[in-house]
Amino acid sequence: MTDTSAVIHVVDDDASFRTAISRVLSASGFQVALYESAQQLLDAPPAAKAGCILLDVEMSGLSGPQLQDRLTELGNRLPIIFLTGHGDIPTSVRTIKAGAQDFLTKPVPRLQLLDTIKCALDRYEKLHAQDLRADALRSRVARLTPRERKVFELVVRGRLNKQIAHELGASERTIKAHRHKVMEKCEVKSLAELVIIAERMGIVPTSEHGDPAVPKMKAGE
Amino acid sequence: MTDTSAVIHVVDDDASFRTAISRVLSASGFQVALYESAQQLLDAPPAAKAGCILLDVEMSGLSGPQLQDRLTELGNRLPIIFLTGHGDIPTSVRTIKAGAQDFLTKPVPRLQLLDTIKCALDRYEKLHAQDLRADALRSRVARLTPRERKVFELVVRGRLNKQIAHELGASERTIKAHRHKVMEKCEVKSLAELVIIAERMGIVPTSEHGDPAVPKMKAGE
DNA sequence: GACTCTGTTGCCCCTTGTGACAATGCCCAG
DNA sequence: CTGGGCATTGTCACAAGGGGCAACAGAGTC
Repeated sequence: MTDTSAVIHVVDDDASFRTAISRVLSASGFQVALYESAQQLLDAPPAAKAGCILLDVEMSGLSGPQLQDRLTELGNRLPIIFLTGHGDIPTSVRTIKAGAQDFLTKPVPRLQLLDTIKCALDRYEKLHAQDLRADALRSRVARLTPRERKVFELVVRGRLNKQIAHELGASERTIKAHRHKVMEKCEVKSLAELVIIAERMGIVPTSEHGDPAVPKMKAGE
Repeated sequence: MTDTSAVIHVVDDDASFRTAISRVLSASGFQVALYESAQQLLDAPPAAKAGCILLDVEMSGLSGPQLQDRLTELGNRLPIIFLTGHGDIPTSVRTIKAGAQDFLTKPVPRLQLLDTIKCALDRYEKLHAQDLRADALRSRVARLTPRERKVFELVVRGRLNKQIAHELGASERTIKAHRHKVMEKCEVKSLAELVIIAERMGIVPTSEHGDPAVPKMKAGE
């Protein structure tokens, strides 16, 4: 079930190609946005809607890979699919390494294109869901005052109120007050949940001293 | 500074190529292991030493990409660099997506090859260091008895001893005992550190109920 | 100047977690 | 059969966290 609200952004300087692909994509229920140059896409607000980008490699002005780099810098979240008539291996490798969804060569079979787009949209969904969760965390932590934030950081590193009080030059009671606000603003009821937030936001340092009491590892291991 | 203890595993069915590349790599201070087929590498114990794998794409028997898949299944940690005389874009895309370090075409400039190898070795180092940290965590948690493990899981989810006692049908005192052993075996002094271990090992569930109090996000965000 | 937000702090009390000392019962391996 | 590991539980004393009530000070705002 393809998401019919998804927008496929097609960047290609070949007008006839744009027309053709637009027809194919529309017929499959996608919304299509056409751009005849990289700059045109950069100028347009790439709306925060589900979708993906079909990018031609060779274009006058910014090339496809260059546009990809620029978009990455700008924090683009839409998966990029390259479509090229005269691609070479080094370029495909570079773009894929840079996070492109795929690198297809023209003429691309209709089904292959649609399949790839489907994968890209799935990927977008995953990324987007992840972004939403990340934003939810960030927005909570962002509410903390500087002082609370400091307490937050020390708390999730296992410091006792007493130690924090000493490190920040305040009384233990004060730390308790801050700590309470931290728990409240972060919407958690237990220290465990607070630590999880901190860990997922990358706030917790990998090691406390030289000897890593809690070494870092990638998720899912 | 290239790690002279690194072993470059070269898999290629062209004897003259093996000889040539072996010479180049040796001259650069690398140890070289030659294989004339994918099977030969699979049969040999790919020692747990630093290094990387140079893989030809077209080979009789298992092809390069097939060997890559097989190695991945076997938990290979050595970065794979493809070297091919007649590579195509789809293959390069597939292998890179499957995690290959790079995909080079013969004849490959000597410097480019050495550069790529250097990157691969760097990557190996990072992966390896990560593995070591992950193993350290795993070995600690592995020491827990089934009961302790259960308590561990509940503790890092923010449950109170009282609640855990109820959930496991034991007295609070018992939970305290288990909890103590958990902290001891995991070598941590605070709940925070324990939670960090759990989180880095992927033990903590993303959400407690339907409403994710602590949504998941990728590291580094 | 009054009000709000932030940061402080004290006192008090209750709940929780920690740790030491001690003991019982079960099951498995030597 | 016996020692060791594992699960259990108790009591006691103490440390640490949680939260209500109250209050004060400085900064910035309306």
